[in-house]
Amino acid sequence: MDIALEKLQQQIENMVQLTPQEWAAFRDCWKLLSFKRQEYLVREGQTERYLYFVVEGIQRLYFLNDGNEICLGFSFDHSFSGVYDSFVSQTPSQYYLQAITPSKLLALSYTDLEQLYATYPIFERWGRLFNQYFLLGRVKRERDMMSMTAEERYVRLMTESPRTLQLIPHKYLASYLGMSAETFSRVRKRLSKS
Amino acid sequence: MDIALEKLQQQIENMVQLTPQEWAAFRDCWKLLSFKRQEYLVREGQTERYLYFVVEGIQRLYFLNDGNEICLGFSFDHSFSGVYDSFVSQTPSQYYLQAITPSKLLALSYTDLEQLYATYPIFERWGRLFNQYFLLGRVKRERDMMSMTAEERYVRLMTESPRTLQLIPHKYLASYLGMSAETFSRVRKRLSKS
DNA sequence: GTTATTTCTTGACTTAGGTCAAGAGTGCTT
DNA sequence: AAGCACTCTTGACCTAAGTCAAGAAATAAC
Repeated sequence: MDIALEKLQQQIENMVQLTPQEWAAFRDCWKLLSFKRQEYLVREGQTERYLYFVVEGIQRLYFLNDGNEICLGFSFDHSFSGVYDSFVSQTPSQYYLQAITPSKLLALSYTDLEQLYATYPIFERWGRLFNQYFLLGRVKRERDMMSMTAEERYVRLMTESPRTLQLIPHKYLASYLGMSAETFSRVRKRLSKS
Repeated sequence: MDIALEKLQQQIENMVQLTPQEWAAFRDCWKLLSFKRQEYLVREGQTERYLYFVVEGIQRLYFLNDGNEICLGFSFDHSFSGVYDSFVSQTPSQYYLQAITPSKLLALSYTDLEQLYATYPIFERWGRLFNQYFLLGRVKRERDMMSMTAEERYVRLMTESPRTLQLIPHKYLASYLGMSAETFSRVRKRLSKS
């Protein structure tokens, strides 16, 4: 967990320069939570209370559409996690956030973050840049989903994030890439032959 | 244009409370730009210099994919506009922003906005909330695009934003909704009969 | 107001990807 | 280590939506 805190500090200071006091205040807001395999961090209808930073384990974000699960993303390692739209708007989540493997995550509550914003202006800047970073990712994904075929999206994932391909069960990846599990399997077969 | 400035002020103060001095500093950064029909505000490869607030006219944001134009959004009236990802990251745009009709827009340059951020902390908060607002819109759209059929997306646009349906040429709307112009036409026909 | 250009519609045909169903691996569990 | 439950693969078939092409309707330009 000390390593995780270091990684967290790196990520923050990548965006803003904190004084030791500011960092201490920030660090002290995070608490460690543990989840079992298959356990839910947030269910549909619940309001997300935390922003997470993954210490260990893998999580997936998905929603239900006519009984089908559609994945929107995955988190692991030293990345942020959470149902972020529910978190920032403090409205009920339309998504499920589930631990795929046993997980430990650092968690920052909404009220603590509001407190940081109110106390140290530097965190407003961090929040702006964090939202911006998040936004750029979504814009990129939107473009990919609107312009690429299923096979092209698979190839992109394979080249840009081979780690995800390796860590995440295929049935989840398929829906993340906007295709059925069968199509996912066929795409892989087609590519392995050529 | 005075009305536009009032609308701009309303939008800002919807998110943060400004002192008269802060508002004056903010207001003075915006300049009025005019564009003819079909004129480009930004082309692919250019870096977006401004965040815009539409005074009048209609604009569309699109990109080219194998020679096909795919629309990502439209702006009109008193909404914000711009190639926002290029603007915030100050990297070359992958998108075109074009005036569909003759347009007048208030424009805030990147350097002026940076100056505001540096001078008045309140604008960091505004920037955070602005990015957040933007992000929530993209997350919603991503969900819609991944879970709805072409017809369902059309119905959603019709009910949530009839104004867009009325103002924007169908061929642009079709690509915005992720379908061909022909499918768009057929969906409308099908719905008009039932 | 009359051309000239776009935009929109419609029909015929194609295709990427989905669905259903049945087997083959894989790996938890006791 | 045997059994059970997932996950992945494969085949057969289906369907939503795309493409191509040709008119009709609407706008823009002169």
